[in-house]
Formats: sequence, C-alpha cells, structure tokens
Amino acid sequence: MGTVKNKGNVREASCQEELTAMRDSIEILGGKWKLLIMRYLTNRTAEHNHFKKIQRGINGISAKMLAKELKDLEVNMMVTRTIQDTRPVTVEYAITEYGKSIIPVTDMLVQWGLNHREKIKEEVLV
Amino acid sequence: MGTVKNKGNVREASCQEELTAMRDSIEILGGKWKLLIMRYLTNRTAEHNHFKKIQRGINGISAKMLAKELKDLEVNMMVTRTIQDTRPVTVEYAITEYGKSIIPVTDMLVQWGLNHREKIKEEVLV
DNA sequence: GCTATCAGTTAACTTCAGGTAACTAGTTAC
DNA sequence: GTAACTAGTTACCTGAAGTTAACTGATAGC
Repeated sequence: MGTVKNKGNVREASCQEELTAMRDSIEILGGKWKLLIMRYLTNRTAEHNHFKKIQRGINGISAKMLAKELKDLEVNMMVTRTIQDTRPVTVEYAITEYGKSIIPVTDMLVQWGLNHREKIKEEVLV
Repeated sequence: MGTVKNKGNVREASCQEELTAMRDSIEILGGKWKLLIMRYLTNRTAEHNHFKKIQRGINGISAKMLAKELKDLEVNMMVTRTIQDTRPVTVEYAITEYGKSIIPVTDMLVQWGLNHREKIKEEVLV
C-alpha cells in the first residue's frame, strides 16, 4: 500500500476479496433449483416439507434433481433431513437456523423479479 | 380465499408467484459470471470498465464468456456499451441506473460469502 | 517490416448441469 | 396378487456452459 499508484478506484485487494466471497455464495446457492428450494422451505412449516410435497410445490423439478440439491444443501448446513416414523416412511426437510441467513437474499430476488416484470411491461408500452 | 381449507401454511398462489419471480431473477442473473461482472462494474468508475480491464479484474473469465455475458446483460438493460473514440479503440461498459437495483443483492451475497467462510472455520475448530 | 495494443470472433473441443424414464424397497389397501 | 403410496436410485442422453487457441482488423511504436 502507501506509495502504490492505484489507477482504478477503490482498493484492489478488497475488490478481489469481494469477488471471491461472491464466488463462494454462487457455488453454494447457484444453479437452477437451490434458491427455489430454500424459498419453498422458508414458506412452509416443517410438517409440510416432505420430499413429495416439495417436488409438487416446485414446478418442474425431477426427483433426481431434488434429491441431489437437498443433499448439497444438507452438506452445507442449510437444511436438515429427518426420517419420520410413519407408514409409508416420510422424510422431513427443514431449513436450519443458519440456512435462514439466506432469507434476505431470496426476499430481494423475489422483489427484484417482481419489479423486473413491471419494468418489462413498461418497456413494451413506451 | 375465505372458506378454502389451506392445508399448507401461507397462501398457495402467492408462493408460486414468489417462486416464479425468483425464476426470472435467476434466469437473468444466474450462472457463473453475471453477478461477478455486475459487482466488478459497481466497484469501478466507467473509465476503468474497458473490456480488457474487466477480463483482467475477474479472474479466470475468457474473452468469449465475457463478451457473451456482457451481451446478455446489455439485452436485459443492466449495462451499457459505449465505443470510445480512442486509438486503439476501447469499449466502455457501465452499469445502468436500473442495473444498480441489483447492488443490494450482490452486497448480501458478498456478506453471506464472507460470513460463510467464518462459519466453515468455526465448524473445523469445533 | 515487426511487434504490440484493444475488442472481440470463430472453431473445435470437453465438461457438466439437468432431463427422462425405468427401477428399487418397504408398506398398505383392495 | 396387484396397485399405490412413500423416498429415492440408476443409467442414459442432450444441450448448454465453458475452455483453449488461433485469428481479424484497426492503430501505434520501434
């Protein structure tokens, strides 16, 4: 630092740190389904987060993808998986306390998406 | 509403709307690079947002991908592309006013990513 | 003339995310 | 015995994402 001529603006190092942090987030939450699953789970109480119910609730997701994405989320401590002693066996997925930390993110993405629809409508009219 | 027995919690219809809105957001901002590019652009002043500089600033992105992603972002009104009358020709990319609406999202993803690193460290120690 | 810059494009290729469909296994109801 | 429910798994396949490297065309410096 100090005498280094910074030709950009802002501190170069911290920018790279920011990008690295975002890469981490994208790696864990990226893809077509993970944020949708997280959002779905935040909107339900645990008793309604059975595998089949989630699959029915998220339009278009296959059993294979749902199983895979839930595993990934479990590994990253975002959701818990609990086998219920019912007949037939049901499995309950629940968002963890830590997983709740992405609620603000999904909130914003929902708002942004809604707003974007409006924006597109305006563009068409103008 | 009213007499309809809602076996989940929360209103079913609005949940689907939320997921649809999130699908829109993910479609426009998803993938490995778009949010990184947006973040990079918000951290710079326009004069420093030349193609080569962006490529050097975002570690690992190829010219092909950068060109493609910038085109996508331009189509969605997130960035502008301005050819500068310099020698050799330079092209300036800038985030639009509308594009700035995702800054809160990238802010959160940066914070979440930083926090996640700390969380992982804790988990290793415990 | 040779080399380097910028801003890409193109081709040829590999990798991976995701889709489809059939299948397992345990249990219940008909 | 067969159909249906649960919660997945497995194999196969496709298309998109992404990589590498060579190339264009305009300009400038040596």
